[in-house]
Amino acid sequence: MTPPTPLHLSLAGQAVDVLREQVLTGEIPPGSRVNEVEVAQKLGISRGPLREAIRHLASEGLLTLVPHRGAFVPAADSDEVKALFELRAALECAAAELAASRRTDVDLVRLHEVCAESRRNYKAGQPFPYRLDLAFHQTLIDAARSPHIAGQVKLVQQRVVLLRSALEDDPPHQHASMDDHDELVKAVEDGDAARASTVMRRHLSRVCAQMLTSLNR
Amino acid sequence: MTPPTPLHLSLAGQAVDVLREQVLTGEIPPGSRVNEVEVAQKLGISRGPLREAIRHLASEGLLTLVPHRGAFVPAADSDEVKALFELRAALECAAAELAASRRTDVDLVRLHEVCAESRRNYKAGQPFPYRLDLAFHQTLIDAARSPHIAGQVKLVQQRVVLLRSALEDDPPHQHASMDDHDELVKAVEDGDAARASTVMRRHLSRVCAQMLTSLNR
DNA sequence: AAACTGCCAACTGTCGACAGTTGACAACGT
DNA sequence: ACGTTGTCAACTGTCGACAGTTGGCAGTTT
Repeated sequence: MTPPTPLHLSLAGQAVDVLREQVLTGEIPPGSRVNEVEVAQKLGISRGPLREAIRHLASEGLLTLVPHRGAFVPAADSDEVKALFELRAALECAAAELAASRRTDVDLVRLHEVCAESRRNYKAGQPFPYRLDLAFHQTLIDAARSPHIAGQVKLVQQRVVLLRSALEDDPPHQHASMDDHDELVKAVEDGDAARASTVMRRHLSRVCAQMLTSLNR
Repeated sequence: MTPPTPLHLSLAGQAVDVLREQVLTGEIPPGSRVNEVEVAQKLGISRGPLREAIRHLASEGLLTLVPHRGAFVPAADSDEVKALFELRAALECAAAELAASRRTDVDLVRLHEVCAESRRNYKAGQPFPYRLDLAFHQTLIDAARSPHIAGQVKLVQQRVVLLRSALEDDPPHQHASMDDHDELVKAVEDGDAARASTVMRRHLSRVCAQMLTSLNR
């Protein structure tokens, strides 16, 4: 009962999902190499579809290709983090502006809900899960209703997750982030595009700084 | 004298260059389909490398993949243009801001040179070649010294070129564009990030509007 | 002992062939 | 005449095998 199974998703597509997961969770650690024959056997597919999956992930920035040498998981680097956050700021500030002028009531409900859940979680003594941070930004970006910007932001956030994979969080930073989120929602609710952009920029530069200090240790 | 030639660029890499050129110049017209066996034979390579090239161009947005149906050159669409320019504005406004604070004297010389060449060309009765417009934006982006933003901008501009491929230019719009460019250079020269961003936004919304009117005809 | 040279295994790049799916055309039934 | 169903060619998805390149290791030389 294992037909070539192109029934709903190609083997290459499945391989992309599995590999992405393994790279983002650190199961394949940064700096390590991806052996085509080895991984292909482990996934039970041939090298063709796997190569396509590898190239696809490389185009997303989750793998780095070296001719005749293979694919590597890019390692965290200080300059890389800065450059990445410049791109992220450009995209998310624009998204925040658009969200402020296009958000619907449903968007606001969703944003408030995510913030509320974060607070509940925090007061319960739990650490602020990165999952909720991601959910907040995703919700905000969807409220901007700009498919191309949304797509790019998701790719960048993925790369941030990759760099984050071996980083710990400290509570004060988490608290500051939640405050930023609340302030962002307020600006979006008021339709204040300029303020939304400003707050987002401050928020991201704070997060970036935290990642940098957490990296040099 | 035709070894597999991985000497300097893989077959897939060469195929990417050739295909990109053919798509951007309209040699492969929008809406048309890319037949793998046909193109592979025409390029004298097998389907493997060609598939990689196709997937790569698809990741750049120059081709659209449909499962079990093949790759298509995306056709120009009004909503697509708007969404694309929202992304472009987000990126290039940020780049303009960064350029205003990071530009070197060499950057300024280059920018002035491109503007001057545009003026000369225009006064000589020649139409404002899109080549010079692209050169200006590229120069400005390089002055921002943000590799990730630069990379994304180049991809977006490529897609704009694709949509532009079947569009004509009108002189008044060309004149306005050159004025915008001059104003941008001035703002960057003064290190006025806010103004650079504002001018860029106005410039891009003008170009976008021109493309939209030129499209509905 | 250190450096250089030649060989070798491992892996990527490429190819040709097979299997499965899709859209279209033709034949059939209503 | 129109809609339905069965068949078929064309094309994509996938596989296994071969060729070329790379980095490392052993052997040799100074």
